[in-house]
Formats: sequence, C-alpha cells, structure tokens
Amino acid sequence: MTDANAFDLNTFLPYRLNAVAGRISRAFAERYREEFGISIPEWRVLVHLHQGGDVSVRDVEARVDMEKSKVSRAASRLEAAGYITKAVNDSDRRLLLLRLTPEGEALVARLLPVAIGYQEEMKARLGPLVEGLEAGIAALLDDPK
Amino acid sequence: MTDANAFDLNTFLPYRLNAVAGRISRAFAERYREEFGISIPEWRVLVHLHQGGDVSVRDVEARVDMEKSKVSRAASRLEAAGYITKAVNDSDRRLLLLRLTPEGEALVARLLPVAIGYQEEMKARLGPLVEGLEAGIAALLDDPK
DNA sequence: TTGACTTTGTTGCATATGCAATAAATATTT
DNA sequence: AAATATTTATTGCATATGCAACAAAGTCAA
Repeated sequence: MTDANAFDLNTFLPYRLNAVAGRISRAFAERYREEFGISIPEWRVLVHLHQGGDVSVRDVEARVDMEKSKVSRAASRLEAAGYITKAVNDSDRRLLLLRLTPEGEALVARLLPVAIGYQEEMKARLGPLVEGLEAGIAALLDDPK
Repeated sequence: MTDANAFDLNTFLPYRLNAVAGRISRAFAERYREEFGISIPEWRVLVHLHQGGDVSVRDVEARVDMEKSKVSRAASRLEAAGYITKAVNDSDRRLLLLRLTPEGEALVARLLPVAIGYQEEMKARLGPLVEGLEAGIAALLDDPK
C-alpha cells in the first residue's frame, strides 16, 4: 500500500505536526514579544517560577522541555530585565535559587490571562476536536517513550 | 473558572503541541542526519522536488512551510552535494528551475521508506488515537486562519 | 584526608535562523 | 518607450540555538 511514488508531504504526519506547532508558536511568540517584550523561553521560565517555589536551572530544564543553556540564557535576560533574581542555594551551592521579583510577579499576572485567552481561541477553532487532539498529544508526549 | 493562579504549563495546549512536535522533529532530524547527512529543510526540498515537476524557490516556499531564505540555503547545500541542479527558467528568468539529479532521485528513493516507516511507528504508538490527532491538526492547519 | 567521580550552571564556538536590503527580471502605468 | 512598481532569489547581519568544554561544588570510596 505504501507506494513511495505516491508520497505526499501534505499528508505526512510528522510534517503536519511540526507545521501546526510552528504556526501556533510563531503567532504566540509575536504576541508576547509585542505586548511584553519577552521570548518564549523567557515566558516558560517565568511561568514555571510562578508555579513552583524556589527553583534551580536544572528544575526548569527538567520540566519545561528546554536545554539547560537555553534556560540559563533566558534566566540571565530575565534577571537583567529585573523580573527575577538569582541567588545561591546555601544547602547546595551549585544550585541557583531563581525567584520572581515583584515586577516579575506583576508581569506574570498580566501574561497569564493572555495565555489563557490564546488557548481559548485555539479551542474555539477546534470545537469538539480538542479532545481528540489532546488525547493524541498525550499519547505521544507522556508515553514511556 | 480559568483561575490564573492555578495555571499549569503541563496542561497548556500551545506548550504541549510545541513540545511533542519538537521531540518528534528532533528524533526525525537525528535519524536523517545520521543515515543520510541531510537536514530537515533539505529533506523537505528533496521531497517536494520528487513530488512536483519543475519547481522554483517560491513554489517550495509556498508549499513546504519554509521562509524563502531557508529554501534558498537548503537548495544551495543540496546543489553543492550534487543532489539537485539549479537552472534558469527561460520563460521567466527570475525563477529557478530546481531539479533532482539522478543522485538526488536515488537519495529520495532511499529516504522515503524511512520516512514512511517513521510515520508508521508514530501511528502504532497512537493506535486508534491517530484519527483524532489528525482531525485536530487539520482543523488548525487547513483553516482559512 | 585524599583523590576520583558526578552534578550544576555558564560560556565559547560553530551553525541556523528570520528579517531587511539588494540586484535582476518582469509587469504595469503613464 | 520611459518611468515606476512588483516579483524572485540571494546575502548580510544580528540573534538564537545545541553541543562540548569548563569551573566550582558536592559525593563517594579508600
């Protein structure tokens, strides 16, 4: 059945998955850059800090699907912008304690509604198909690999 | 209901979509780099040339979800590697005619079964959930926007 | 304690990327 | 026809990325 001559990129699942994700991400990134002046890596760090308590670079790396160098650089930019602080963890001086500043908290408070609204838009476009999409993503993402 | 304090990145649809797509793409890219020495942009150009007839950079850009500069650079690398040729389109001398060489055709013939196999693996992992995933992707991707 | 090994975060480096600017060809307007 | 505008592909530039190398701190074993 799988005739290689008939191969069509537009029905190729890995390609399609990557293409949607790219478009969604680009739109999301543009919005965040314009409204808040931050990138997606920075957004992820902020949101993770908002969720968890004291957090190290390693923690962010593990939970947010980013290389540690990417996390490190995002954190440095956020620190320079005054949204987070970096402190040394006294019980293990290799670890950083990343924390939101009051400015960072305020920024997250403005960010989250926009994020949630964006998600709502997506879900509205999907209608009843959301569930199937989420189930498929879960199967690929949360699998033991 | 959407309480911003309860926001959880791991249930945030745009994030999850991007995370799966990233993992799938990285695995795919690694495989293609190791086995064939080509990148995903190059892969896309090759496959598109295999599908269509004579093709310009603009055609690839329109159909393959890539910036024209990315297409241009991928095409240059493929030309240097001997997989495609660039000729001037005599009916409109602004356009290129990109064509697979015999080596390019041979490469594509080896590439496609691997791609199809990769897709099969994905589908096997998804089981009956494939359809829902594909429907969701279609709703987001093929929409009038 | 000493020495070997591991973990954590940062940085250097090579490559990739998007965007704007450009040159060449064509199309359009006057 | 001449002047202007548009389209196509490439390239320069600034930024982003992943990976490997590294320094500092900690762990473990003898």
